[in-house]
Amino acid sequence: MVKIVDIAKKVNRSITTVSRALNGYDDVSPKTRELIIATAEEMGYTPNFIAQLLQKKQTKTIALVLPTFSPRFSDPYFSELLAGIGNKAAELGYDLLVSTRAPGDEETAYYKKLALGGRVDGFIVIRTRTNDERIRLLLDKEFPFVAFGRSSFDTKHAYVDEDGYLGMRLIADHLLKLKHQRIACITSSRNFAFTKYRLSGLVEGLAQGGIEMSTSRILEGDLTQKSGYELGSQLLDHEMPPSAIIAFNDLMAFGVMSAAQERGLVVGKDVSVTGFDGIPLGEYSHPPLTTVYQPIYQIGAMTCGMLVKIISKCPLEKEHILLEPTLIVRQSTGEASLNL
Amino acid sequence: MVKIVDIAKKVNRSITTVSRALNGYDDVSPKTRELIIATAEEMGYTPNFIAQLLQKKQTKTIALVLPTFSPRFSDPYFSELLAGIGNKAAELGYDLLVSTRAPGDEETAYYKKLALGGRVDGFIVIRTRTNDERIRLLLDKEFPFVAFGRSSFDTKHAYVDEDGYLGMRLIADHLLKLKHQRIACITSSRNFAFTKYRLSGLVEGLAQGGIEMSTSRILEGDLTQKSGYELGSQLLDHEMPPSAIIAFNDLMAFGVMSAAQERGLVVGKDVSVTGFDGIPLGEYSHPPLTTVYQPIYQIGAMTCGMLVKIISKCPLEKEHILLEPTLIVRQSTGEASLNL
DNA sequence: ATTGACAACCAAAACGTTTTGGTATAAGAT
DNA sequence: ATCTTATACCAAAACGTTTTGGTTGTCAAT
Repeated sequence: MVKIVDIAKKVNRSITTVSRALNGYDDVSPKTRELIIATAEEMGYTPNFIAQLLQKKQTKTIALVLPTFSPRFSDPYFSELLAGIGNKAAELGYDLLVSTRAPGDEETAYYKKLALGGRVDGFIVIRTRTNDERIRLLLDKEFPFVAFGRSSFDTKHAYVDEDGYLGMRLIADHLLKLKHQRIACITSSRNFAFTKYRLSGLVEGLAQGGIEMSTSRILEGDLTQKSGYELGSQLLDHEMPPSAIIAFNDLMAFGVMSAAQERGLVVGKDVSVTGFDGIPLGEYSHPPLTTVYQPIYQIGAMTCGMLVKIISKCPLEKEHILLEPTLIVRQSTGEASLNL
Repeated sequence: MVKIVDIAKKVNRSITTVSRALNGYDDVSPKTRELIIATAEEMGYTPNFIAQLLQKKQTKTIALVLPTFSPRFSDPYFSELLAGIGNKAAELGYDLLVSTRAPGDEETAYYKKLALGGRVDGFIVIRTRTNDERIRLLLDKEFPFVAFGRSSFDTKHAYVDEDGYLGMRLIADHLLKLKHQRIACITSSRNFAFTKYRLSGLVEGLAQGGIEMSTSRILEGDLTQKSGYELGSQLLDHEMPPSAIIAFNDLMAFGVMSAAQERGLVVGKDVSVTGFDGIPLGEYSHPPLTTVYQPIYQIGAMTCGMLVKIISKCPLEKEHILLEPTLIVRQSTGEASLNL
């Protein structure tokens, strides 16, 4: 591997001059600069990244640790988010370090290792928990990060979040307008901060229409299609099955649709199903899915952009961003059927 | 940030001794070691990763550059693969650097920067192209990598690949057994090496049953659900629509199913649809999807494991791994209907 | 002739770690 | 008393870059 000193020898200049020529300082004569640049090119010089980092004390790298409960995860939501973060990072000259850790001690240890070891310049924390140890740690060490999601410390840190409360109110209004009475839902784990917002939006929204969901109609899923299928089956096999099932994400909604269709029900007629997130798959599912759209790709990009500003100590226009979601009505919802 | 020299001062030992104590060398007395470890703990010492790297000349990092044609991608296939690679990497003490680059000059430049800049120890190259510049570059620089997929240079590098030829033969046999005659397919781009294998398996498999696909029944998609929907619509609106449509991945198959169902066709009865890859979504789709299963998660893990062996100069048991896929028959395929 | 300003260059330090090639001391063998 | 061996320790070099704080030489202004 060719290094600066090799170039320096070849052009008979000092290491300093070569470095400064390559980095565009103006205390190098044009001739020398040209010569150095040409020689570097010719010798196939690429700066040693690690050595640069050690000197500059920054890594130009952002960490994203996916909190996965099962090692396998196959959620389009993540690839969409990852693409948003990754592309923005690339655009800003940052690299992205991606890893997975199940919530727990190992996760915290990993955050510590990356942060204190100077491995990365900042974190993007996703799937925030109400009392989030990752956030506590990062706040404590005063390490740059942006959260996608709120937390109990959220006055103290930058975040981007969807307005899940509003999103679910939109769903509730929509179903009320369609005259649904027996409504069930499949929630996500209470560990996730967003569950709280979505659930309260849903409950309050339905209450506006005079509808109260019995706890037997509130089941907790794990955001996978499989869990939507299983819990959906359970709800539909009830003696008084719901006329509408609200899933807390799209993947579970697909599972519910599948369960309904297996029972010969026409989704959107016999039973209405709603999702949440608005992943592209829902556009061409059968029937296309009524859902609450969040611009996941943009959220990723935005979060990353904010983080880079924080890292480079640029002031943020806005520390806390709460995005208004929009309801996308497709064919998976329809008027409450009377025969059920 | 506390560093070795701080500990050294506190315990009145040299930097060398502290370093060696922490790294488990045996030329440190037990008492001193204990003292040093305790002090390090107490002072909250975390080794500076960058400085370690510079010294050790390795990064313990693997690069994965996703070749995305559109910036957004929402494919469960990728998250599954990423999980496999990421978890294996974590297990082996490696970090994963993930980025996206559209195939082209920027992509090659990025590979060069990472490799020659000593940024990573090796690459996982996915979605191989027949004449793959990335592979050519890495071979040329003798930089460690493992490909997921074959290439025209594949005798010279380690790879893991599915046997796409066999996979498609399984599909062909299955459809022939169901007496399908009018068969269409939606392929992936010819740029991808795997397209070639899948296509020839399909064509030869059908030929065995005396069936030749007319070129008008071979359409090229882009692996998205949308493209499956659009091309599927096109095929189904033909005056002599096919009784079976073979999609080159699951996502496109979902799109095709959606298009069929929109036309009032019952998938698995009026028209058969097959996918390829076996992503979890297909298990709970409606109807569940007949597909060729590839253990994507395991492939990711395996690829990563091989790469780490190459990096650490361990001999590989096997340089070239070709995985036998299995056919998963579900309800999206059935006997050819006679009325069409 | 001296001064000041400027252009072009560079030696050495710094970043924080690991590794190399030692030294000093004490205990045991001769 | 001398030699060997083992134990416990350490100074300095190394990794490859950037930055600091200069120096030298030239030219124009005084």
